[in-house]
Amino acid sequence: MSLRLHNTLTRTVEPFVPATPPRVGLYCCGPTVYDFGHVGNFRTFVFADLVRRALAFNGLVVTHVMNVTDVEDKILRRLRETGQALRPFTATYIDAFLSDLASLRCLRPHHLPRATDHIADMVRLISRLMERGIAYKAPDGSVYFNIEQYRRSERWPGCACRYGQLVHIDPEQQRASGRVSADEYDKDHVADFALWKARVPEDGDVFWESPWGQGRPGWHIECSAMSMALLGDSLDIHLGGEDLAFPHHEDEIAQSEGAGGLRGDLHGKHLPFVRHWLHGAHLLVEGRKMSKSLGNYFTVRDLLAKGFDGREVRFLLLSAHYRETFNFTLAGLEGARTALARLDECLGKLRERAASHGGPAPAPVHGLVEAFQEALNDDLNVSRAWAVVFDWVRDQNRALASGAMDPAAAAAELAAFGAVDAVLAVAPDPAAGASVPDEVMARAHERVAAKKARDFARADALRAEIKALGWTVEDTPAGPKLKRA
RNA sequence: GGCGGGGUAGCCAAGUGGUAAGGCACGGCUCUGCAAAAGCUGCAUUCGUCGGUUCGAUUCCGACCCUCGCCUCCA
Repeated sequence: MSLRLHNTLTRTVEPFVPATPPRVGLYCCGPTVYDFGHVGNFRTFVFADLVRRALAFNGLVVTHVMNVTDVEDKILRRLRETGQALRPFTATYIDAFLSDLASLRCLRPHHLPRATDHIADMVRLISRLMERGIAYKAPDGSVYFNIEQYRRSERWPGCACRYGQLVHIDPEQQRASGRVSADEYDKDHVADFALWKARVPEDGDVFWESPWGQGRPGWHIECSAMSMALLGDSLDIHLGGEDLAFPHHEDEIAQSEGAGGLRGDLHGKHLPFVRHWLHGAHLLVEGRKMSKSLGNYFTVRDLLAKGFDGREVRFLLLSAHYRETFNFTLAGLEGARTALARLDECLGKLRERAASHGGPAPAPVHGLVEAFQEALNDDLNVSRAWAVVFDWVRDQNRALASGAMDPAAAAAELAAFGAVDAVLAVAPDPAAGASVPDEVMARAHERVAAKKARDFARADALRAEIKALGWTVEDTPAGPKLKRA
């Protein structure tokens, strides 16, 4: 079965076919770097990583782009509060973000463009919109996108000129939200959004020159400019959190298709800005919407500080389908630990059994890989994929226990798991637990001797000492095994 | 008010017009000097409520209840 993915544009699960196979351009809305990312943010980034790995698993060659928003209201506010300069401030959080991403075993995107490195691209895009008469400079000096004009525009290649493609919105039906009052703005219509924000005193020295005066780019224009600069005018896949569908992504479509072929390479085809939109659902933490006041607000580093491993967090985040709200809990994280330990145990036994296999690397066994792929390709049904993996674990354990597993078979099963783990990325780190401290090892040896002498009191005392050193002993038929507690 | 998700065992969570995956927790067993760990194994006559369609519905349709999200810069 080939890969099928839900498309927000059509609201159906449809086959995913790149414009120019096997190459795939994947764009993902990245972080705004003013703070450490929380588990909710990282659910989306792990989801993006899953999409990327699933594409690669299906033989596609992915170019993964994730933007970094490093100029924005909240950032400017933090600069004012802390007196720091933009670059050093954002660099801190970009580093933290990359480190968190790595701890969750997410592959690093091939490109991580920063907004402040692409101001020229944004200015060019806005100029194009001005030329086409679908953007205007307001009395406050800012430039806005004119949604009414856009909807009335002549169609040009690649432009549906339709506002409300992702969320079915009838502009006439919208009531003014309490958050925004129309008369605070100089724009013609409340729905019009800023492309370029005129410099105001609070911005300090954060501003750029533009044909419309000093200022900074609006948020939406960032993704349009950077995605097209790196991936061309029509992207295969664009993804982000569900909250971004409107207005952020809707505005991106309007700007990008409105600018229509910024670089003139639409190949004469009427390609949309994005062919496949993917949106990940949010998560709840301990059954509630995450909030600092409820005490259920966790950054990735908070979880690591509680002693959880990045792969445990990854496992939990990947345990539910991406379009479902997921309830992330600490108990779930404990469960993830137990489940992974069982997987680790099975893999460890397979490795032991495979160790004496000397021949050429065996081909992966197909049962696991094919069943896994079928689940994965069904709109990334990870829950089903895990069921496949754990069924496999039980089967391996049975075969191992009954002695029906020969070294070549074990090696082949391990190869199969390796293929699957190229997507899941939860296999134990081979380096972890490799070196047992001498003091622990010495006590383990002494305990073996004590047991042999049937001095069980001494043996139990040694076990307690080993435990105090942070290790546990397990007696197996092949002798004692040491594990980190 | 508009738009859109959900309600499946103690918890998390798949799924199908034909009689409920998987994980965690829990019980039993094996192993063990005892443990621990591990393994095996058991664990929803039932899928929010009430109607309807059907030989048959958790799955389709309708109504209702509950819950969550978005509605202009929140992943």
